[in-house]
Amino acid sequence: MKIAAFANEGGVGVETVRFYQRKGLLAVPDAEGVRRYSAADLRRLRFIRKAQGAGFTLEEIRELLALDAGHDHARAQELAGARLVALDRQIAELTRARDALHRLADCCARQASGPCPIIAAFD
Amino acid sequence: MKIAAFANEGGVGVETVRFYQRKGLLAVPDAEGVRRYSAADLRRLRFIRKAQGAGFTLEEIRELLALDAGHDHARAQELAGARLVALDRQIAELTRARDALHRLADCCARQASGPCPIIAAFD
DNA sequence: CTTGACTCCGTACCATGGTACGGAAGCTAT
DNA sequence: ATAGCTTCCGTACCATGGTACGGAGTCAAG
Repeated sequence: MKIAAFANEGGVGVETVRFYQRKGLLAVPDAEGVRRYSAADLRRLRFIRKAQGAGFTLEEIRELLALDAGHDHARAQELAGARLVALDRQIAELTRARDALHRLADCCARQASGPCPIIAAFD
Repeated sequence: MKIAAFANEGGVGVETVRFYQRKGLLAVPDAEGVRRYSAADLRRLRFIRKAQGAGFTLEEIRELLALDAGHDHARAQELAGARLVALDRQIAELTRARDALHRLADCCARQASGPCPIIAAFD
């Protein structure tokens, strides 16, 4: 698997793969000439995307990946726990935001005319 | 209320207030010399922070604020609806991420030693 | 054995959302 | 009226997470 296919399977662009390599998130396969990427590389790339979805920064993901190879369970739990707390808070906040947007949509749907109190909908 | 108190009440820094002014999110109170900020300004500033929490970009917030003064309910509903869909998707994704992190924390808590399959915890 | 597609590599550039700096001018208390 | 804190204003800088570009090398098919 060369870089184009690899990037495509991972749902990113070629430049992004190189970017992750520069940042130390992905290893550069050692080979002279054109590099080949393995299924393990792909799992790693997909993990990066999922961890990003969980709100980890690339820096934190770099640490998680290093931890994955090692045995530092305490540190892994620490990172996971911190993110878990942040995630719960974020989910709660987004849920509140969704409610506010519902109020906004409702108010706009009911009133055919007149000003729309968008700011008030967020109180 | 001068800018320092204003920023403080809004939970941002003075520089951030100026930044929002440059971006057209906050009006620059017209006065010679030192500007004063009103309660309405403060509601606006707080709205900006809440809307940011809802995932709107500053550009979108600028539009929402413009809409608040006007009567374009269709556009307001459109923006709210789009964000609502994105929000629901995001909440679902974060919830999945939380589950993955729970698995990770569990696995690390149970096994006192050995490698920690962090990548697998996200599958 | 050349053409064309892909790769490698370094470097530059981009958007977003700020944060910092430095000089001039304004207020306020002593 | 002068020291000392804010404010004003422009401009520069920052981190994050990419994206683009140009030139040289690699490789497979015709």
